[in-house]
Amino acid sequence: MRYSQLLIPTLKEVPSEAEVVSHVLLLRGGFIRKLTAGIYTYLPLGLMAIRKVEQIVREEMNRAGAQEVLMPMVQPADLWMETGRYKKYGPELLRFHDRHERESCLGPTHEEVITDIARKELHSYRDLPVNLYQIQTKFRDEIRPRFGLMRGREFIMKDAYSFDVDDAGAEVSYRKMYDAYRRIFTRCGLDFRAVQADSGAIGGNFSHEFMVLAKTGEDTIVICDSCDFAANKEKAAVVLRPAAEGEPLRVMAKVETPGKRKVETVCEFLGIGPEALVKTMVYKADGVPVAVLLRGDREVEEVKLKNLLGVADVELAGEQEVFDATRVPTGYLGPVGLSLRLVVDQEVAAMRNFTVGANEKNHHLQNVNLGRDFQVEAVGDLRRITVDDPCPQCGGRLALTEGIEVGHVFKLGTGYSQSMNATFQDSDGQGKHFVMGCYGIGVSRVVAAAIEQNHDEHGIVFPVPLAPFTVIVLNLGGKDETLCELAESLYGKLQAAGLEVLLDDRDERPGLKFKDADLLGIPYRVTVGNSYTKSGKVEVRRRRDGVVEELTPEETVTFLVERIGAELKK
RNA sequence: CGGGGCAUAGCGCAGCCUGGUUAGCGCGCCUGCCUUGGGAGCAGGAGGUCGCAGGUUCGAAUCCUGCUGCCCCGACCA
Repeated sequence: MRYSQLLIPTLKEVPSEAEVVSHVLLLRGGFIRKLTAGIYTYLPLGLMAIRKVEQIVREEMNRAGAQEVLMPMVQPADLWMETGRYKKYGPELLRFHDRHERESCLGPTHEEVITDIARKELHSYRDLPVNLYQIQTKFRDEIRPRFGLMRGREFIMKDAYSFDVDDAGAEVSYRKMYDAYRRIFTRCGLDFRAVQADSGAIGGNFSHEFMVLAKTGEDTIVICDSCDFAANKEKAAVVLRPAAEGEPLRVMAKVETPGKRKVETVCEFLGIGPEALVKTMVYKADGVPVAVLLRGDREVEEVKLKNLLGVADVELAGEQEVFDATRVPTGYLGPVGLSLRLVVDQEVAAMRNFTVGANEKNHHLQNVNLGRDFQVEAVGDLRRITVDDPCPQCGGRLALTEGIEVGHVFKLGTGYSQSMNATFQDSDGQGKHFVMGCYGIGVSRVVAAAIEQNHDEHGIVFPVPLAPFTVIVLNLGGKDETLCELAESLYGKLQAAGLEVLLDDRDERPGLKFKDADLLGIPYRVTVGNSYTKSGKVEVRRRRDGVVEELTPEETVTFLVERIGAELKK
């Protein structure tokens, strides 16, 4: 295509609204424009990049045996009431009424709709397994949309849903998707990790997130440097190290700690380390207060707490809520004599003679011991993993790193098929619930993630498979007819050779064309200028590393076809 | 939802504290000349409900009140 005929409104200056590099470069390169918070228009170049990702996703999904469909974005509330999610989903679900006052919502995800299709259209075990997917705009009214395409309210997602006769089948479907995802992100040219993720109530090891490694990632992942263990931080199991044996149980004693409420100040006042203190935190588990015990220097991993308690949501209680539930001011809470549900981290269960709040203002208890001085409802792994913990798989050293979640595969089980009564007739004549899986890819986020991972001070450095164009031909000929004709013929020949070429035919000075070409991140640049007049060769430059080849026009075509072909095959 | 910040030309900003003619600057845009290998130069020009609504005042971009929008941080440690 011709630059002069494309809308590519590049910006010289950094728009004030943008913070992260992908957002800045997408705006500066004229790929996107914001309409309102978290909602963007994809301009021609932005859409081309999106389409590249979509095409790779489509090819790999089809190859894995999935079938493409397209479901409605507007969905009736009734369906969501069947699964109970109309209430549970919260304010992220955008609800509205149509002219007939029917309650509706914009689809943030499509389990309900697809399960409805399944129960209506899939009747026999002979119809299974089935995997249906779509690439579609989703709407989620995020608490805080940010970072451009990274966390938008409206975004493009590929979502797939598998239906199987039983768990074994579902696990095969899951594995197929897992493998397809690996191929997709590899083909996109991304540096990514598949990490274990929280699988909530379903349990088992059937939830993986695909994380693009980048500092701006909103997730933290844990990677082992000596085995293949990789997990989302919220999922990573903490290995309980054996407690030091032998310390005799001492007599519990109340001490005065006037005005000392924080772990730090209590420890300082008592002359102990935070690892000798146990803090008591009150959470609201689906609204019900629950006390959680944790070593003084540890942090709660809320996802683990949620799973241990078997609730949908946990939230730290406020000071007033804590007082209402316990009649104790925050800072002096403790497990002894507390009348709340009580769960403890496994580490605490192994401790002896620790210090806790006395449930009385300005007092703490020392030499407290679980079992002797108080009882608990449950013990489990509740704390956030740290780099000092060993790898749960091999005991090796762990590293924490940031990642951008671009994909998630998840075994759903029969939760949706049961609540929506979606069954098929099995070979034994019995009606059974579908065993489901769901698989998502943030298509628009992939573009942002790719840029987070591939850029330099001049602009984007697109991986070849995602680049809107793989070659840009700069016509620096000005009024020189020979050069203009050469640029035109090269443009034609490269296109005829099957490459996606952008011809910068604008009546602009060379400097500006170079700057724009760099900013747009097109992998290969061909410069037709006065060096050709001198030597009969044009300059072919690779965006990624600036490596330059001086080639004749004929050589240029074969060189680029070969290079780009090789990079697409990877 | 809590905290902080911002809102003046397409973009980036100044002016506001200390109210006073016609609201500025850079980039971009238009016209012409000139130039053509890293965001050129010269000349001329267009473009503004100063976010919205009230209020104070002889007079408001500027002071006050309310609202809206956007951005950032947080919504996990008692």
